[in-house]
Amino acid sequence: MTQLGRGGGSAAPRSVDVARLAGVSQKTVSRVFNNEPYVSDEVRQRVLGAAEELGYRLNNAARALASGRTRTIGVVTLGTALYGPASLLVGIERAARDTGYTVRVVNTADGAPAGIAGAVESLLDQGVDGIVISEPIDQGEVTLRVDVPVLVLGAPADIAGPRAVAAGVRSDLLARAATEHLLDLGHATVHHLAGPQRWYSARDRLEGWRAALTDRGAYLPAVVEGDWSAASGYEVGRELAADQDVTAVFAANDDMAIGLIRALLEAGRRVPEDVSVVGFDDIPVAAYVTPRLTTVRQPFDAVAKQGLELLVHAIENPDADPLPAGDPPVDLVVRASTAPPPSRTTPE
Amino acid sequence: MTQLGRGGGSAAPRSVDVARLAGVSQKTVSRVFNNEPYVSDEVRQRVLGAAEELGYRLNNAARALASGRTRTIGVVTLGTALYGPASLLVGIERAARDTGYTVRVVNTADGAPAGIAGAVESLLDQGVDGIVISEPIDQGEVTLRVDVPVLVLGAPADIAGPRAVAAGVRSDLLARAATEHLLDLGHATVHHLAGPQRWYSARDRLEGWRAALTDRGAYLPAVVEGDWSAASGYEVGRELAADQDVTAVFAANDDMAIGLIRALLEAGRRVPEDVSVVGFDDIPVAAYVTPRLTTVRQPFDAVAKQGLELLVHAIENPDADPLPAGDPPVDLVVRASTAPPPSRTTPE
DNA sequence: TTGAAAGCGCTAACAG
DNA sequence: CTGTTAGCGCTTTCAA
Repeated sequence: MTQLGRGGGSAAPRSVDVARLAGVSQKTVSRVFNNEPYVSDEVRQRVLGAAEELGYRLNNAARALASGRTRTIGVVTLGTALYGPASLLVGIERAARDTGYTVRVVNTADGAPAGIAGAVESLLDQGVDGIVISEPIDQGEVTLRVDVPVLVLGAPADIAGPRAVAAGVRSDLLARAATEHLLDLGHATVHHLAGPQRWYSARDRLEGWRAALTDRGAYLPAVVEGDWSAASGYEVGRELAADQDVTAVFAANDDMAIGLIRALLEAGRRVPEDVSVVGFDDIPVAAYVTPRLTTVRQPFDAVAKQGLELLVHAIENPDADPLPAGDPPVDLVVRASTAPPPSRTTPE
Repeated sequence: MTQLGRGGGSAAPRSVDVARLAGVSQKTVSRVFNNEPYVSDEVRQRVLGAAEELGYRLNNAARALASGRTRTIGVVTLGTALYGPASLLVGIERAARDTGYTVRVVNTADGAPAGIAGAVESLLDQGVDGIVISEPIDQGEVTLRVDVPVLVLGAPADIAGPRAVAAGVRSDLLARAATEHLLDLGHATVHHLAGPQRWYSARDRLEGWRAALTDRGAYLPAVVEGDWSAASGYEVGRELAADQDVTAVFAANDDMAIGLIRALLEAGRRVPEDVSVVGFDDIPVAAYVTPRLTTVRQPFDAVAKQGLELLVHAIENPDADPLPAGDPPVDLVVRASTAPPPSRTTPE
């Protein structure tokens, strides 16, 4: 008498089964599972009980098909274990979950526009209600044909066409604070070990550094550029190490700062006695390397949380204007890699 | 002439629209988009052209509903930016994409069984064809009610019930290599700064260390335990630093090793002249901290790739036996944090 | 407060 | 090689 579905084995209970067992209509089951009003408590309990008994689980594919919504957010991020992107991803997932969304992830090899476009396409193919692009390279901008809201983290929103919102990391503010810390210590100027300038966030940091220097009327040294890795910080840092005029360096991230410090030490220049170094991010080991690294902490969680609020708002209120993004707090962590410049360490 | 769907605004073309334009049946469109055989090249081109012209995009919710498959893999991972889990996640996503799957991610606060169970439930709710559990805490095992294959990375498969496969990180082999390196250098024994023992992968490393010591008949010192963080390595490392008998330490990850080294230096013990330290992971900054860290590299990409092969095999061949997992290569990276013990540095 | 009917856009099975 | 016919399990009208 067992009437199996034509599929054969699968016996996953559906909402009609629950309805039958609870003695209500299928629509009522749907109401209960969507927390819709106008269901008496008694009926609600009956339905929940029946669902429990059958081990019922709502079929999301069917729901998405019928409703046109997936309650899924797609995230495009860098395919690396770099602390920044990884932290943002964690923050995004948490924030999404808190607002009732789940997260689909696609990595790009290098954050370049073509790869991002491909990743976005694949997300759109899968079906997502919104997209987060985390820390993209924004040069050679591709305008994406997207019909869902897009949140760009770490770049201006205009990279991604209409319905785009941006959450401010405001790296420039943090970079400025880092630079000013060095200036306040008495350094005549501050050199900058920059991130790859194809990245908006790298340019943003550079801008903050430049602004701090300009405001104080300090000399603006040539910029050297790494690729975020400690290895590049080391390579590029050798130039800096060879230049005896360098007494203070602001590195665009902690990894490069660590590589730079190694280059300095190997060149016989002490940190911070001869050269001060400030990093960027406050990676977990920053407090324990030698010397303990002064750095600015990026508020990844706050940024992710706020960004997701904007995105979800845009998803759920298609016509409303995007919410304005607030400025995140500046958190300079002073440790042992910064000190006054050598000339001032021995006052007469 | 514009015939809008009754939805109002949404005008997303469906496969029937493509079919109409191409002058074929809707099923043929379906065939083309599924790369099924038995479609003439001419028709295929016509369909593709029509799809392109309309900007057609296959609706995955409908596909999933009709086929019962999502081509999505759910990943449960730790909600941290720790290098290990983050690297695995990247590797998993890449491997999944290479095999035509996409990835849904849920983070757990701490990898504890209850959180994992919840994450798995939510993945199952969303609909996934398979699940990857990355680096779980496996104590107080929960057996999950799962009807899809589960891949457990960094723990034995039996944590997750039936249809579970495991990919071997074989931390024990790597831990053994790290320990033997120290022994080979002439250290009488090697201390171990372990990871939290609720983690299988931490216990696995401990086993490898213990086995190496036992095989050589070396004295087995008491184990100290951190929580993977550099901060804990520092805290716990102070005990080790105070003990003059300690000449060699194997730390269960690089972050703890870095914290430990700081504790040693602050206690006036030089690394590696007085104490040798080996880490685990080969995080990107390991080569640049002071002293440059000797460590064993974890083959995250290889593990993820192999694990996903097993998982996809299990998904697509429900009845076949799980493939056996091979042993990953051991890659010891000797740098500057290890040296012979003090007594031997000045041979008479 | 509840129910009935009608699809959402696709794939599966079976014909041709 | 191509088409026809049924659903997949929900949500959405609309009616009661």
